[in-house]
Amino acid sequence: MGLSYAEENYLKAILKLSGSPDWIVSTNAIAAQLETSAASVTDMLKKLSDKELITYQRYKGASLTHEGQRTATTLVRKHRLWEVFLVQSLGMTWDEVHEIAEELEHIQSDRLIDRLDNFLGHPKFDPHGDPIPNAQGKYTLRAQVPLSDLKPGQEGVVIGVKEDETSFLKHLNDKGLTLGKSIKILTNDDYDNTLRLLVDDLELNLAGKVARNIMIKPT
Amino acid sequence: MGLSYAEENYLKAILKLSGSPDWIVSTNAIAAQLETSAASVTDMLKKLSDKELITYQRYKGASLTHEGQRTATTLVRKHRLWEVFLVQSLGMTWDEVHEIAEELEHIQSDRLIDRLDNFLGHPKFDPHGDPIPNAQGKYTLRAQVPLSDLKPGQEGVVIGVKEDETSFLKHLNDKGLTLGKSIKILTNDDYDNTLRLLVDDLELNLAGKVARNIMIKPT
DNA sequence: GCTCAAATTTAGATTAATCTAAAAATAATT
DNA sequence: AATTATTTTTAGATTAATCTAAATTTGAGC
Repeated sequence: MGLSYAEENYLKAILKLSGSPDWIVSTNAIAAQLETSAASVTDMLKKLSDKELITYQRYKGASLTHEGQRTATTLVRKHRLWEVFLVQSLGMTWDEVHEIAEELEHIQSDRLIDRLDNFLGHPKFDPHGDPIPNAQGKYTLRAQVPLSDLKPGQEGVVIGVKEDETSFLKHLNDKGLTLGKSIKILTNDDYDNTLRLLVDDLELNLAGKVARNIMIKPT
Repeated sequence: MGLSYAEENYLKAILKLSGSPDWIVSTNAIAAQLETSAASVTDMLKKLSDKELITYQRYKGASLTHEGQRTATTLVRKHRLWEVFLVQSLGMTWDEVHEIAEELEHIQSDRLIDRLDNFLGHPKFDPHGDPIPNAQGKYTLRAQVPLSDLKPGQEGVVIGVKEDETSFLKHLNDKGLTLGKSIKILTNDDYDNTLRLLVDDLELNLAGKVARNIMIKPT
């Protein structure tokens, strides 16, 4: 029952866009997510529906079936386990692993993933702070808030980002704002949408737009 | 300059069939190697020729250009490094890693391969005993002879196999004839094409056909 | 050197994934 | 509710990789 890369990518996109389990996702939303045309999405939705991986109604939208959800979650699991491997074992930086994991997640072998999981010590979170589903598709949610929500005086640790864009991650790296860094809020101004914080005893300015995409575990 | 999986597989096949560097490989030989039709091969040879990865003359055959050779050797390097990882780090058996490495070798990232190589300690040989090209495409040849060539009384170590078929490798595993095992020849009969040897103080019978595919480093 | 068999290439189709442009359905606005 | 705007689907093409069947070239044997 091997799926093509394209089919797998569509399933992942639908999972990502389904906030709650059986959210109905629109054709256009999927097209935007995958940077493709709405017409292509329609074609693929029909195919995935035939394979009973999604339920789909013309002009209405799509949602994952149980089987589709299982498949998509497995892909997320693979993606995040590979990211852990790339960072932890190979010493790559968290801003360069996403694209490689995007390819690695399509490698077909359940046994490989089980062994990789075992080798890595069954990690619960990936280098971006996102939870890794276990072999049964269950995962723990971590208490996390956007940096932008913190008040002056509050402290915490960087545990993830919401954006996957390489350029964004690189930007953070350059600022010294890497995973695991402890931070303390100095000011968080609602008016000019700007935030000052302390990282490694250095003062740093961030735009509200950026701060909204950085996830913090308060301490 | 990203090549498709298909293009990469053709280059690898041509490299495998080119005993010496600029051997000319026939269309049919490639078709047999890749289990595809001769017509498909012709189509692809034209394309690879356009990309200057092979030199190709209608009805005559193909051989790799420098660039094609470099690309194909890189693929072999990736394949073998991944096999080392799967066996050494993940504890998989040498008979199950080939197919997975066949997928992993197509992952695009030079940096990934360099880091993997580093992580594994720059291994010179893969679990089948085949040499791993370095980043410059050079590799050491190991002194090795087919088991079938050994004379009674000779001893050696299993360092590889010539066949990549999973079923064949599984067969050897079942017999206890795994990589690194020390063996000693008892008889090697030219008439009935049968060979008796000692592995772990156990006597074992092998057909000449099988023995010809097992590589030994004499001690 | 001719003939015939084998090897190789061409011709014409097929499948998967994609595109643009046009048509149809749904939703929003007055 | 009628009209307009947005979203989604259909229609028709395109590209990559493949196939089968027919045509062509090569070269081996007489």
